Amino acid sequence: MQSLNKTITQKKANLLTAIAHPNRIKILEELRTEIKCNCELAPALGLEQSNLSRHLKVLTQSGILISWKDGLRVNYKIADARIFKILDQIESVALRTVPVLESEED
Amino acid sequence: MQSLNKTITQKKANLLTAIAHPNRIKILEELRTEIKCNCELAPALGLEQSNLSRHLKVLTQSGILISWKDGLRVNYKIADARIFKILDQIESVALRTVPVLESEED
DNA sequence: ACACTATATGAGTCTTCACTCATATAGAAA
DNA sequence: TTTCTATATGAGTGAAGACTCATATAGTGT
Repeated sequence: MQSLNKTITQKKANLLTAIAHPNRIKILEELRTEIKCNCELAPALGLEQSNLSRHLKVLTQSGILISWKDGLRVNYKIADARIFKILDQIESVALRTVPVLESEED
Repeated sequence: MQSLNKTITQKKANLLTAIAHPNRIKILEELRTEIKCNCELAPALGLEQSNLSRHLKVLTQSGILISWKDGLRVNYKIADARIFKILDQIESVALRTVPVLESEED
């Protein structure tokens, strides 16, 4: 039960870690309504190709995205739309939460 | 609009980063129904005092926890209960998402 | 004042992450 | 087969994160 809880906690942390990067959040927003490939995402997000490729790998390996080849391209889509409930929830919290000011931090 | 979007995306990433650690998720679960201090959380989570103190600092500085002194102790409580909607959502995704197998990763 | 308890933090180590450049691979099209 | 396009990845760098030990700080009680 402790080890089970540990496992699910670790899974939650892994999923959150996969989402917790500005570029990856932007990728998910780009894919909210459309299927896109690396070559469409790169210019849309202003990311270097290899960097984008690695971010997409993080999201795919964590199970958040699904990818498949289409000729030269690799397309990506959202595996589970509930990921957007999380993003929308976090946004509503982000808009209201008042973090401690820099000057009070240390 | 781009810079505004950038800011909110960064805020979302910062919040997610603050939550995205097993020990911090456990801390939040400990505080789901009760106010607790460092000295109560340390044994409950089996964390070294200084380590726990730093995790609590991350959560407090991101605005997820609120802390106040009570004699020698420092108490912590959840700033915004909506954080649990996020944790519960992520759990439901974590329970169903099938990540890519290790052997397929590389 | 002195000892005791709770918390915070400096310093050091080790690991992981984000990014870039260069190169490899794979498929398309000529 | 040669060339072009799209993607992946090795290698290197610099930054950030998690953790620990030792010590500092702050409040309690004697």
